[in-house]
Amino acid sequence: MNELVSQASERLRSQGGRMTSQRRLLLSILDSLGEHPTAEELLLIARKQDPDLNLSTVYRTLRWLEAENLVSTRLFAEGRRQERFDAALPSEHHHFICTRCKNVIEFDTDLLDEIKTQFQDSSGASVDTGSIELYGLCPDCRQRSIVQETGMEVG
Amino acid sequence: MNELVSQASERLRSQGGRMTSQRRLLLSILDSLGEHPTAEELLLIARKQDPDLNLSTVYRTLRWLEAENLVSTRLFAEGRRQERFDAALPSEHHHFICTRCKNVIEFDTDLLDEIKTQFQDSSGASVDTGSIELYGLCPDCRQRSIVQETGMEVG
DNA sequence: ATAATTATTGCAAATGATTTGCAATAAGGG
DNA sequence: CCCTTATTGCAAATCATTTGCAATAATTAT
Repeated sequence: MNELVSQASERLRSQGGRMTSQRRLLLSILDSLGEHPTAEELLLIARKQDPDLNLSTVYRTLRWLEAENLVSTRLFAEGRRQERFDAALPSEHHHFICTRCKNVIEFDTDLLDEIKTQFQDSSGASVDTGSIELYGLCPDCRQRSIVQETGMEVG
Repeated sequence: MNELVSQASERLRSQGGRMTSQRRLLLSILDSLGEHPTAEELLLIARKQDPDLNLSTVYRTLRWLEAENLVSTRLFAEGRRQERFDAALPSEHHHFICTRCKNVIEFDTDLLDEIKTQFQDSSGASVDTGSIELYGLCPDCRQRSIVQETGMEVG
């Protein structure tokens, strides 16, 4: 049994909730998927195993996970207003979004802490969390765009 | 005539567009407003001067400004999926969002450049833009929450 | 095990934010 | 001042997500 499923089971038990087959399926997909699916994408994947699964169930499960802090929700500026769900556990991590192919690369930095401190000190606010989004061309798209524009390979 | 209005007029001229009273009104509000209004909020403000102004016009104007890079669009994670429009010109700036009162404070940092470089070097991607969002309690709400929980004033 | 209790599901209809088609209106050039 | 056509207002459409409700299925007590 994977991390998310057992975490969730525990919480469900403690609050009189029930571990259903739908939840187990969604959780195991979320846990193993190295991506940030939308609710719809998650549904499509899950339906390969449970064709009757409903989109409302997907949303309800994701919202519950969100409330339990087991997934976080992001609205990358993709022109779309669709939410993406990130099952990565508490560790703070950030996202690079390729403006060409929309792929997301996660990254880490310890500089955010400095930024938090900087802002706290200058403003008097208290900062809990923060996130960074970078936009640009991923290595592949960058390569392609250089080849296209110059006919040359990247070194 | 303010900055945004003249910038926009120029662009309109060069592309055969027309400067209408509706656009002029919206632009002047956006230019002077030190906030990040939603389309609806902007409409409400604008209707004080032009009660017949329509929400579609507001959206169409904002989308055009967005395409011209004269405003940027943000989806702060407020539980709401409503867009907020930021007329601040190109200079990169970031946002702190108070999780209690939802107020937004803008801030600046030169550390983002380091983060960009860090990521570019380690990934091979090329980064154009980036934005940071911090969440926490603004000075006022922080003060109130401390008073409420301890009965004590903040030093 | 079995039945009773009630959390959860699937479906359909509702909601909230934004977009679009279209006929009427109004900028701006001639 | 007229003409062309970009832009507007309105209503209806769309997209993403949420909600009400009767049917179903996990758990709990029997």
